[in-house]
Amino acid sequence: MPDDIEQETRQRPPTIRDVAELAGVSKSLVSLVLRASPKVSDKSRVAVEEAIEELGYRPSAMARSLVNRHSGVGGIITSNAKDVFHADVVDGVSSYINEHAPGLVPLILHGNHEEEGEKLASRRFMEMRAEWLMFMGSALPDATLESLGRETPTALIGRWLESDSIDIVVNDDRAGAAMATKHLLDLGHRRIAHITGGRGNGARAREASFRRTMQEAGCESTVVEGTYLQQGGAEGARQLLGASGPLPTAIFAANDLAAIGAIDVLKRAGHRVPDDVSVVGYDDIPIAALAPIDLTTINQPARQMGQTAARLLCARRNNGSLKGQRVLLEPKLIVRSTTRAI
Amino acid sequence: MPDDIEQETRQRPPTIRDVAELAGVSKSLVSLVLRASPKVSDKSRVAVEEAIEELGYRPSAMARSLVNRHSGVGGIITSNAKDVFHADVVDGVSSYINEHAPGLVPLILHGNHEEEGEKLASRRFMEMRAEWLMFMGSALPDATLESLGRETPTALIGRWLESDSIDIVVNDDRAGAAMATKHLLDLGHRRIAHITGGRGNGARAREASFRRTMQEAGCESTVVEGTYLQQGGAEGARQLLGASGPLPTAIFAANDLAAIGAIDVLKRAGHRVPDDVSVVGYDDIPIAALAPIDLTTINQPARQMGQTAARLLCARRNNGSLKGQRVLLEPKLIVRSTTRAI
DNA sequence: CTGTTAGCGCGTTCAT
DNA sequence: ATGAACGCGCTAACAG
Repeated sequence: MPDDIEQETRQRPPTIRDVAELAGVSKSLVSLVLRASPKVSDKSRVAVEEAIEELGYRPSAMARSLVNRHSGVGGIITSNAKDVFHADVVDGVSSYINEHAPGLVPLILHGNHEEEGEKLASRRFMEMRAEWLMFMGSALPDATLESLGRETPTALIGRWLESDSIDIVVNDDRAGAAMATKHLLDLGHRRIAHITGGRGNGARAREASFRRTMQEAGCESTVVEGTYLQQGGAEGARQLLGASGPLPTAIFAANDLAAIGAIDVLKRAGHRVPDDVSVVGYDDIPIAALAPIDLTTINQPARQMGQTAARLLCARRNNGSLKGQRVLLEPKLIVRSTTRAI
Repeated sequence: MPDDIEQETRQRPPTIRDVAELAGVSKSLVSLVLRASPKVSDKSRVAVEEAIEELGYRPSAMARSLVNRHSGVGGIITSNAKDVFHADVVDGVSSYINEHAPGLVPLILHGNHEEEGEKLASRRFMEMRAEWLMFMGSALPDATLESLGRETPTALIGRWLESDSIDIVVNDDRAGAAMATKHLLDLGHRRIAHITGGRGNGARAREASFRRTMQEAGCESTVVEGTYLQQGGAEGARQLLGASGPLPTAIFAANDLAAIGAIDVLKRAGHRVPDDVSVVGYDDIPIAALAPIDLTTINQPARQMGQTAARLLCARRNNGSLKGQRVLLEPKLIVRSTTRAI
């Protein structure tokens, strides 16, 4: 029965011994061929290569790592798989690794936006003996991240943390939020509201910087709670619409998604943007540049952040240093058409 | 020097022997405790647990897999990390696995949109002895995917392939494209253009179905090349604007991103959507529903596709079957405000 | 210079 | 509750 035969084709994968036997040599010799050793005769090499081809042999990464004493994998943990920003950061990580540590495998595990998910992911990576951990944002408590940092080189992207056991790569949220706020102030706005990013990474820093900048300008701050999601921005806008007193003339939303959600609600309520209300976002995600949105925002250098984190981690892996570094990258104001002078 | 001491805290990770020694028992006993065996005295159990805690011991997944003869990992390969649709599919995969195969680790590797990257990713997963491979779209040639399917259970999502060695989960691109085209025809449009998705997965099927539906309605098809990206849609729209003869009254873009790019170009050129031109997309990505976009489109059940693929793969893993199945999921027309009757 | 033997790394399992 | 053997590929030492 052909079915049975086929079944057998997917038996246990062939081992180095099978190859050695078929090629009529010892397994040591096969190993030498695999690692392209120059001290193998052409005849043996060909015999081994043919055997490998015929059996469809693949070396076992597990067995190899066990003896090499290094896994050759790095662990990337995302707190929010759907965040386009994270995808860009990962891109930066890959590009750096491809160029500077091509043997390393940058594996990704999703934390599914929950503390429990990230904890599980980090445990799995530690059990795989990942050579480093990289968190794309994180819902984990500071202490957990720190203790991970004491076990293995760890980097945290997009969230600030007072610790010298891990590498931190963030954009300067304070500077960015100040830029956004000053932009609105410069345009003549005085009644400016901020929709926060809730417990999102960097959200509190953005809020604090907004308050401070407003205070320095002698303006009162209106702040409503939101999240880093569209719904959060929409909810924040609804709070502003529902409040007594006049609507603010400008809104600084904690990120682009929230800004888009807020604009949506404002428009549905009959307010024009930017004619009635100016709106600034944060992140400069790809869709922010699209004509129907064309959002004024703060650009975070996502790819560069990924490359930087990868560089720090690779450096620590090479020199065995435990000290984490903190890198603050400068965001940029991108003026588009959702803000105007009054 | 405190630095030296700290350095040493990150020495080689402790092994099961270290634990056994510290607890004053054999490593076999430690193994039993780890796997919660009932036949361990409380005294020993506590001693072992304390030793584990003190040393910060983590079992080695590699060593365990080597003897268990299964890796406990599944390999997910994405062709395009930035595709939000893929993120939803992965979400579906995770949710299925969490519920039905909680021991399995769904690792992700990005193919970086290139054949070479996917090939490398699949090789790495095979060397890790991943128990299955799941491709989120793919730039790999049919033959390569098929031969992978003969090595290990493999699923392909979002791309059709004539092969019974792998599982295929796609939305019905033909049905979806026909829905989109018929929607425009029903609205009274006759001069309808299609912007293709280039070599993107399913793009040719959408194009073919568009042509056929138009033909059946006795209309001539206008087709311009694009891609699945905003730039591709923009480029397609520019081709339409630059062509001699009247502009079509409706455009069916190969996916939402392309539709958004096309709308962008149309608006910048002074055309209103949907007043002058109706536009339909495909995919129903999250931003399509936002007020400033509010795109009429075809919904692909992304999460469901992920769950289905995970289910097929887990089933094959359990019963050892080699036969791949093909599942065609039904897309839905979502009417929003970028289309109107003429 | 080419190829082999023996033993290692880490956790599991089985007979004792 | 334990020692020995095992799984798979690598490597040091050794032999032809």
